[in-house]
Amino acid sequence: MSPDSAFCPVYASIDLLQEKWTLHIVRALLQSPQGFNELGRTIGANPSTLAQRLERLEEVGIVRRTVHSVMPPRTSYALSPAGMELQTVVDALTCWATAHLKGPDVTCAPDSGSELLQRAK
Amino acid sequence: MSPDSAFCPVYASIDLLQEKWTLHIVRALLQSPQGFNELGRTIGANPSTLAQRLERLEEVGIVRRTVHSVMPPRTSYALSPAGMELQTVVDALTCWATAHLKGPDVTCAPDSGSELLQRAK
DNA sequence: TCATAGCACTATATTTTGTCAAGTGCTTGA
DNA sequence: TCAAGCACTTGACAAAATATAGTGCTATGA
Repeated sequence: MSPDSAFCPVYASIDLLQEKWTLHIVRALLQSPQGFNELGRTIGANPSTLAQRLERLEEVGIVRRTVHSVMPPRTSYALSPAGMELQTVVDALTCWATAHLKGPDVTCAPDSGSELLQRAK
Repeated sequence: MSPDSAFCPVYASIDLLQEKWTLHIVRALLQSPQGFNELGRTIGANPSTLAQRLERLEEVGIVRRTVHSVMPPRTSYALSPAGMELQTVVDALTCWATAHLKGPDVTCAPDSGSELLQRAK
């Protein structure tokens, strides 16, 4: 029917978001913009990978990097409008996770989408 | 405030779903149950990794494995009810992907959640 | 005043993950 | 009868992620 090599945006988006730390980054930035080290601490990622991911996410237009000052280094990473729209994905995930990976009594109102951001070491 | 080692189900679910092929598997099985090789061909995964993922997904109760016959081997993989509920996540992703990774005119009705399943080699 | 801690990263080496190719034992369709 | 398919496994290899250390600089606090 359709040509075998058809480009599927959903397949592509999965390939993008399944890279390690990517979804964690999005979720963290959905809460608030952050600096590099701060973000690393929030999600628990190592600097090398974090740098790669942020570069990629900036390329595809999900993340926006703002340099406030070069020498006392001060940079902040925030989501672009397109990145913000991933809120719906994170919300759905949050809903599913609280329902299936924990106590079964959470009702999952589709409003905030983020109360917890701790990681389990 | 909260203890540092608090378990966060959302963090855990991201860690689960970011493993390579996992979301592809879920998306494929959301369309229809499939056999092992069939599934591998659908998403483009290699058998070794596919086997690992399916084992893991069965453990956590997302996928259900049914053996129809042992010796002409015939097995099928399907989503459990919990796995089915990931439809919302895939829908959100589909919506975002069609809006941001392709033509910008798709309106994204939250009904089917899956029209395309081709992969781009 | 002066060491200390923090910032945004990078470099290198090592470990962890994922992939490729081949092979298993059996059956069904040509 | 014989190639092709099924559900996987194994083992060697490549790619990705990690830890650790270090860069050059400054603002803070003792």
